[in-house]
Amino acid sequence: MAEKQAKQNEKKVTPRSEDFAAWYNDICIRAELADYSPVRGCIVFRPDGFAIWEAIRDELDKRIKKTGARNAYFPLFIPQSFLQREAQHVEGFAPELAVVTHGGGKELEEPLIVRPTSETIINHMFAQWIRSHRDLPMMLNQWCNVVRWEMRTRMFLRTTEFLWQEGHTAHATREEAERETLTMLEVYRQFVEEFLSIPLIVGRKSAAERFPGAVETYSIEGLMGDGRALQCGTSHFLGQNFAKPFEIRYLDDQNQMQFVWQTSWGVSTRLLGAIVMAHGDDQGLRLPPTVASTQAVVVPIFRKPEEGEKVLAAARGALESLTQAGIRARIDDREGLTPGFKFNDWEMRGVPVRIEIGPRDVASGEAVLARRDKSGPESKSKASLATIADAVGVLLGEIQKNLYAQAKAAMIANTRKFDDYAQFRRHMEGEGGGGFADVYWCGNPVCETRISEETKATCRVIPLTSDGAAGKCMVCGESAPERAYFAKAY
RNA sequence: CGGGGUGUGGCGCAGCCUGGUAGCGCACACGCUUGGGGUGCGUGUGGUCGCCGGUUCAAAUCCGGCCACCCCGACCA
Repeated sequence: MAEKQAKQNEKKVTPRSEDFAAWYNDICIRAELADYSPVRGCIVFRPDGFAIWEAIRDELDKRIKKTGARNAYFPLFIPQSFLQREAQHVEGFAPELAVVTHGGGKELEEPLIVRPTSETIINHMFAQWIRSHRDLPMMLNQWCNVVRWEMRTRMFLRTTEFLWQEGHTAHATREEAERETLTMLEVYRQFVEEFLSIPLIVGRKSAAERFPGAVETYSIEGLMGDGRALQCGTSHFLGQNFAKPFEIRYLDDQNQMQFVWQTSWGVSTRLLGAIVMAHGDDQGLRLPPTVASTQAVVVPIFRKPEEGEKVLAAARGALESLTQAGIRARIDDREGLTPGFKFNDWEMRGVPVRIEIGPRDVASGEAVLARRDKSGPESKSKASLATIADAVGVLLGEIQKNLYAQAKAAMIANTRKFDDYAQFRRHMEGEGGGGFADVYWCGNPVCETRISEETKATCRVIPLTSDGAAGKCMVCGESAPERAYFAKAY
């Protein structure tokens, strides 16, 4: 009995409620999204994982281009001296740089750093390309890898090397750059909420959480299944902090020399981690149909060879209909595996819809549809084989919305208002002390530090739209002009 | 860098205390069987026991040194 139990456990992942971190790792590995690599902190994106990134990239690339930015590519290596030009920027990145000291068997005259982000090299080029107000705005984006020598890494969430998209823009006026910063923030918000079905809170970062070198940092924050927050994307207003040291100047229409105003913004492969943690369950991954490389899988079920012929014919027919309708579908006709095994296998991989076709279905001209976003009897329904593609198409749309609704309900349930610091502290320390805390904060870093030191919760964002009413800081009691969201974060 | 832990077939582990030439489960290969929620049986492939040195007739096991990785903390998208 105990042996049988142990056997069962090997097939399942660590329950999410038991150990969230172990569950997360199990899912990433078992769903074959990624694997560990021989290099510490670096992961391999396996095809099922990379397909998600490709889907994100393809969609977001379109949305970015729609705003007027164009893609370019800048070098991986950056002269070390470039980083040193902007004081905050150096300070922020110095500890996590990978430095190349040798090339071609010789020591380099000046070490090269592997880009942790490309502000410096891009601005170096901007300085050469921008002469006149007619060259502005200049809006570039690049899809690339970056390296940050993090002390502690976690699959997708924090890896030594990661893939991302970084946009860099230069504008004639402060107002225009500030507008651009918020425009991109909104592009990200819509993209993550609609395409990845992850609900967000949006806002401005506190000074302590700001990007090194930025005047303001804005971010979109999601809430994961364990109640911890995850920064899913950032947009920075850089002011003239890079324009001045890199001398990015232009002549305005009054023939006056002016420094440009800039922004930068990015999302990374961390979003894969967000998808896993926002939607996954004890059965495995649950993918929003938009990013699922397989949206529907057909599982034929039969016993005798003569049944097999009919069932397989019907299954292939269904596959054909689905494919013709533009649904990314496949058939699981592997031999020697039981249907039950296949059900679990595809659930682990997060495929949104499973279509079961057996002898009974063929006889009645139907198929059983199982939707991954629900469990138990309500996950299953029947559809006519004649109109299977329509039914699946509708179902995929519902799943996309329902995953968002489920995550949104979880976020609302885990967002609480606190007026009293002692109460806030008790909540954060307590069992399941997660979620967003919506509080008044005076903006003083002293109070912020105290909160993070005593509760491990950090300021996630100060919402863009406040309810207008000022209050008293939860910690010091001084007047607080706006509310802020605090949470334990990744 | 501080604290804790682990290194034995691809993965998860036992064996170590009390030295005697390596075992179990999973996975993998083949055959039969099974198939509407992780089928069952049989046969088989696969290991310089993290590395270096010492003790001994004999070391996965005892001793010394080193290395790597994981978890918790400080840093961060």
